[in-house]
Amino acid sequence: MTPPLTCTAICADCAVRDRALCGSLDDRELRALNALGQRRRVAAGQAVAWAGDEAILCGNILSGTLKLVAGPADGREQIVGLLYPADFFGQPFGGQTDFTIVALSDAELCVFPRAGFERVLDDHPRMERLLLERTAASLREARRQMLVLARQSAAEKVAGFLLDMAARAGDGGCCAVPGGPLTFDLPLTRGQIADVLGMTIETVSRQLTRLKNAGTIALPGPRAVTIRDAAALAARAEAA
Amino acid sequence: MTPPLTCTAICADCAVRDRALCGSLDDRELRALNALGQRRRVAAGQAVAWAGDEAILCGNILSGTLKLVAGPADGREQIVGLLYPADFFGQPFGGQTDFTIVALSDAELCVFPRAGFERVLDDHPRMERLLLERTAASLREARRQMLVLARQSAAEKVAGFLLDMAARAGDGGCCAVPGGPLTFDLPLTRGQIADVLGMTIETVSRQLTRLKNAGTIALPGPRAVTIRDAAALAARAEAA
DNA sequence: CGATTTGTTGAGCAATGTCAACCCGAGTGG
DNA sequence: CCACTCGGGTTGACATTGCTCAACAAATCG
Repeated sequence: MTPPLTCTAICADCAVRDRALCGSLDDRELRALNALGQRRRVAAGQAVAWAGDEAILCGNILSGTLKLVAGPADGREQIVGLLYPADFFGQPFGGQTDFTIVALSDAELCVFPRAGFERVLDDHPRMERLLLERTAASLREARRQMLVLARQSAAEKVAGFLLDMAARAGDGGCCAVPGGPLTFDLPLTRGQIADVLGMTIETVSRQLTRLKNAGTIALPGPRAVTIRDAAALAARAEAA
Repeated sequence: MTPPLTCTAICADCAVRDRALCGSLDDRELRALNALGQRRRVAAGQAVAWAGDEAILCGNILSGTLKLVAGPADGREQIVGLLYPADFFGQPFGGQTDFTIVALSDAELCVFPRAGFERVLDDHPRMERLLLERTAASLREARRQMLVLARQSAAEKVAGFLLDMAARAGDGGCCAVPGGPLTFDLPLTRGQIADVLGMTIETVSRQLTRLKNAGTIALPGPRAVTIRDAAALAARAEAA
């Protein structure tokens, strides 16, 4: 067949082709990437990169959920970011990896050696532009989260978190009636939610129970959540 | 005189010429910027940009200190970043300003209209690369701060903050004996420190008093701090 | 069916926020 | 020159939130 077909073989069946960084590349650019990219599966709990190690890889998430974790010496850990399909990870032009990346579920990645990826960026300003915009968006999000971590009460944090997760699940689209009850599975355990929100497992659990008792949500299973009253949830997310 | 001289007139006496984004530009690039740039003075307390407004300006800090503040409806506010001389602010390719920028002291800026600055970036990939690296560094810093805000105790936060400020002041270089006592002025009031660290004025004040009573620091004036025992301070910054 | 992980619930406590009083220094105006 | 005010800072008493420790329930997995 024609070269483009061969070259885009990996990307052809890419689940996130239109949403990932690569999405807005033309065929020529895609070809450059394709020569470098490699599929990789990681099991839940497996680390993709370790904080402090030389940053030699970067890439896109194809499926699954991963966490970016800032962990000091002792047991305490803080999840400083979550990676979903179509998200980019790694640090082009960075030296050492800053945060350990661990798969929360089985996941599939499209990885590139950093050096090669940097050369692609050198040659493809549009791609670098997209990366800049994504980085800026991540920065925005991180700063928003600083406000949440530092100033919100446990109730606000949990309510806000559920709304975020609902919005994300809603994208995948199974809300019967807009405004009506929406059910979805959390990709995180209680402990991981606690690590994201800067609280303890127990407090997360208690807040969820409170919301359940108030009729705002239902908890059909350990991982499943039903939003019964999105307005009430939003009110809780803002309340002082 | 020759064109370059005229064109670099603004930059010629720029206090942060070598450290700012522009620092690594060649004459031609500098010329492009110079045509756009404009000096601007802001008084302490004055806002430079408002969250939610269209982002029409960006630029460099020449002197002074500014805060990036995430403020929800009620009184609570969180400083999500500080801007020092040579730092870049603004959001090329962004839509709305995300965080209000307020001068903490009288400050001097070098501002560019966003649209024009974006065109400069279009034409000068090296500059865009630098901006990308700076944005990535800011992201790194914001995520580090998430760990601080979410997981550190009041004592750790204050000790760590003092070390950060000392390092910054040390750059400006007045430490007699390395490891010996270092005295400097905080650019922030207690209230602003509290806003950075996600605590209250009272708690900041109490922690400072504790450190003073322990002989770890001295407080010669309301704004002045002397680090008497950097090792002890570092220990506090890490301790559980 | 045990073992292990995850989640829930309760009781007590410690850290930190809240409220309030007070101090100090810098302006300001009489 | 002095009294006043105002913003910033300190300190104390008290309330509250959320963490710690502990027990138990539920789900998952071999």
